Amino acid sequence: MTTSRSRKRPGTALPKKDRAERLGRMDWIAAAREALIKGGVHAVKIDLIANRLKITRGSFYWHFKNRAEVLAALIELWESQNTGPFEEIAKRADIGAPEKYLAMAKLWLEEKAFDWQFDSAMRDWARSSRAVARKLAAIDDLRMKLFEQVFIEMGYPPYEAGIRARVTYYHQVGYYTLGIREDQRARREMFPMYLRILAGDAQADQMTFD
Amino acid sequence: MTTSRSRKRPGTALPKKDRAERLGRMDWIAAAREALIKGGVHAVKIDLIANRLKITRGSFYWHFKNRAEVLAALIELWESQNTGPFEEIAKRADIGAPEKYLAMAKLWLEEKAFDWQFDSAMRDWARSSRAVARKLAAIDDLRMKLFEQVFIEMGYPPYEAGIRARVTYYHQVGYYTLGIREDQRARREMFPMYLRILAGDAQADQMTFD
DNA sequence: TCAAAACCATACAGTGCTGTATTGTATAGT
DNA sequence: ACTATACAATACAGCACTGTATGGTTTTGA
Repeated sequence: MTTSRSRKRPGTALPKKDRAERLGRMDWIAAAREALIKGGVHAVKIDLIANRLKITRGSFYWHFKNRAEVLAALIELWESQNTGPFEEIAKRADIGAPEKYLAMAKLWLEEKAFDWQFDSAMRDWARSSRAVARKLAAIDDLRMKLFEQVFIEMGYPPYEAGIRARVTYYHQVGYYTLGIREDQRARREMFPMYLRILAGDAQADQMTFD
Repeated sequence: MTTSRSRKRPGTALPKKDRAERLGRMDWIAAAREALIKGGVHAVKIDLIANRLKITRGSFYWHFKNRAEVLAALIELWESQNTGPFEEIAKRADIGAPEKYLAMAKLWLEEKAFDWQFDSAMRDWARSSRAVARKLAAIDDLRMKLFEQVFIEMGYPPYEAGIRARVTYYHQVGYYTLGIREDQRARREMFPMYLRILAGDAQADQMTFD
């Protein structure tokens, strides 16, 4: 070993990656989201994500200052995605309360506008981060208030409305937490019965299914 | 620095720890449980726990082969603690179905025999461990079947009984997941209303509170 | 009382992950 | 063609944590 000078120096390597394959900040955020959903915050490790993206950490530190920055980006992403749909339904003036409830419940049933896995991952995260916990609590509170309002519009006395809102919301969060993945057909079949129990028979009768 | 020979050798230190302060395997498991509850599996780090116990990792590796062994012990502990209470109530022959339901709901309300924080921590863990997820799913299933049976005993048709059991269970899991800590007084006040919604008015009327 | 068993402290080797520094390559705009 | 910009690769320093080796201390009990 003649004082081996042949050590590779930084940058001396692989040309590679023509335009199309290069990544943007969003690719990293998306991959981080995957990781978060799959294994919790602690699984959001930049070198593992880099491996997954088949790229090195050099790229990451170009797009982000540090790990904390992606995590912040994830929170932002979640807030902007999973808050709106409920509010929009609650605001509608063209339909009655039972229909609103139905529409909100369908957000869950259909899982299109609402990404429950992301939601669950945030809940997970909240267990170890005060900041996230606070944001989450605020949003849960908001969503429950929306349901409460709908129950009030249905004619339930305020106290009962509050509790029905809780039952509805807790129930759905629990469902996601358990991570039950039953087939869509079975779920749709059970759906009306859930509505009868959660919203009451009289109200459920006024909901029109498609 | 005269070739400083004064390097401490292993074992050359602190007498300390008279009987009472020495720890057993159980102390480690208990501390690990705390850590698990507070920050998830990834927070179960033996040197942090050691610091907390004001002892060194030497002790740990005396009691356990490695980290995996405490984790296994935690699973075992949880299984032996949080499974039984529900089954015992369900088996009772001296009370009717509504009373059984009440008793089971009270397990949750009073949080004595049932340690929900431990339960939630396991759910958390399950997200990153297939093995834990399986055990958890099995236990959730079991508990829901117990509720289903109670609803059947109440006279509900099997299909509705199944769904009511789900609503009850999901609801409670959701409640814990949200980590809501309202004062006991408010909870007790709302309790009857919850029962009316979850078990139905007719059944709730047959429950006697103390 | 003295030897074995139980328990604890320290050092050390090793690994996984973060963050920084530095240099290379591809593309757009001039 | 030249340069700025955007991106990527490599190396390196450093910390947090695991696991092992080893030698010490305390307790038990024959």
